[in-house]
Amino acid sequence: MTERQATIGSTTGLRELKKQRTRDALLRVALELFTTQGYEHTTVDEIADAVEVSQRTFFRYFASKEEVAFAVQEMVESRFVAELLARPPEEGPFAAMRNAVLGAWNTIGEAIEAVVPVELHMRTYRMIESTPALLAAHLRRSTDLEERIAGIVADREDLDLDTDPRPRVAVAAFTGVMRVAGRLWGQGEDASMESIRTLTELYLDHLGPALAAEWRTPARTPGAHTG
Amino acid sequence: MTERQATIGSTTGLRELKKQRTRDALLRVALELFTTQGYEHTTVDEIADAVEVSQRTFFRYFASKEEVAFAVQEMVESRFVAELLARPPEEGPFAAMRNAVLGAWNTIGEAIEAVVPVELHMRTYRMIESTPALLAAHLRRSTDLEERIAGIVADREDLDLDTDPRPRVAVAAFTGVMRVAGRLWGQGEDASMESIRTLTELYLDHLGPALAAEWRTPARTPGAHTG
DNA sequence: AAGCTAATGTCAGTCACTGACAGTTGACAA
DNA sequence: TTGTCAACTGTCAGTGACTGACATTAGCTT
Repeated sequence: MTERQATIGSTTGLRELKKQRTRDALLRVALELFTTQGYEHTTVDEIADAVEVSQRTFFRYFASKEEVAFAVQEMVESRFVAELLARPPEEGPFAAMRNAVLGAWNTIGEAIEAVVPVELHMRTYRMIESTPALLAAHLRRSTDLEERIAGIVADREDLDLDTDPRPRVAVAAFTGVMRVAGRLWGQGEDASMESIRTLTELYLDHLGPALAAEWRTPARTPGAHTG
Repeated sequence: MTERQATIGSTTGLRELKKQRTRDALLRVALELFTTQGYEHTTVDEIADAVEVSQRTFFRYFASKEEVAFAVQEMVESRFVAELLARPPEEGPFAAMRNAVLGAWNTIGEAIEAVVPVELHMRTYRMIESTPALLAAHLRRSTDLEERIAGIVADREDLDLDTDPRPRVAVAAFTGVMRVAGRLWGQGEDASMESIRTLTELYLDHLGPALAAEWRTPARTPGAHTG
């Protein structure tokens, strides 16, 4: 056990390169098959066969058939979380979240394109929303992410998530807007990263003013409004 | 194919009675096993064996293992929808929803108890929230129900669901409150129907004022507030 | 080149779920 | 009562997702 690099993947060996290739191939083929034949009408064997690996190998890369469908989402989300953690503490929670998404969109484009065409990702997005099993998974993942973001926001503002409802409320509003923007992007024609960025910005700007008010002060009693 | 009664189940024959018994037994046993051993550690065979029917028969009563877990929820929800449809049109959307739940809680108690002990239903509720696969299903079901309610509300108020966001917003707020009440009930000690009714009422009364304002008037432009 | 080990393949097995077909049993009429 | 029909149920075989165990292959290291 010699020295290892801590950064994401790749110790630059041939091994890691092949692994990357296999994973990418599985992902691309899976999404392609899902979006053309439908998720339920695509078997894991089909995917594995197309990439010429065993089914067992597929499950070594992805814990489940479901997980492949969300692989790109996962990339985007973790990028967002990283950006959020990096925002300067002076920023209010809403500004931080807003800048984190926009920052994420700036850099994630190439990362996605390196793995799958953005257009394929958009088709995948549509498929997720129209496949009950995947929609369920999507909703669960969303609440998980919300909880994670709420925790980060609470940390930033030094609030207690258990007693102060404001982090969760703000995050819920924020992710709600994000979901609307995402859905609109999926329904639209423009598959570019530009368009999703623009949409996000537009929608978030509608929400901002309502949340800008007094933070870092004790919560009001229930029923009192801050807007 | 002779004359049939259109009402729920039971043509009072021995046949229907046996069917009811089998279904109830499967449901009760399933929930009991789920809540004691955990959902994933319970196989359909176990359930079927305990009731002394074949696995195939289980699947004739319930489309999936998942469906059993939500059988009681299903009862409550359809009861709520029925009550909502029966509310007089003079009531505003919020009042109608509120009265529908409270009305539903008044009558659903016995219906539940006739099938499973309320206490078992409460344990089931907790289990659903703590089992990822079931939580996902729960969220999806919730959004389905929300959509259904939004449609009813839009109808009542003669609004277009596609262009007017208010029905969905109101329903989202309403179901959000309901979810909080439900979760609290699940976490609490008191497994009675009384307590869920009281909780519901308490929480809804906090929300009411904010939604009481001018309905049946054209929607404002985005950004304008009504509170 | 030899040895270590990560990556992969193979195989057997579990579990959810389904279609097909056969046996059983209430319901209803003669 | 008895016979017939239709509804229930059981059995069986098969598919597909997923897992553990073990053998095999192929980079990496010295």
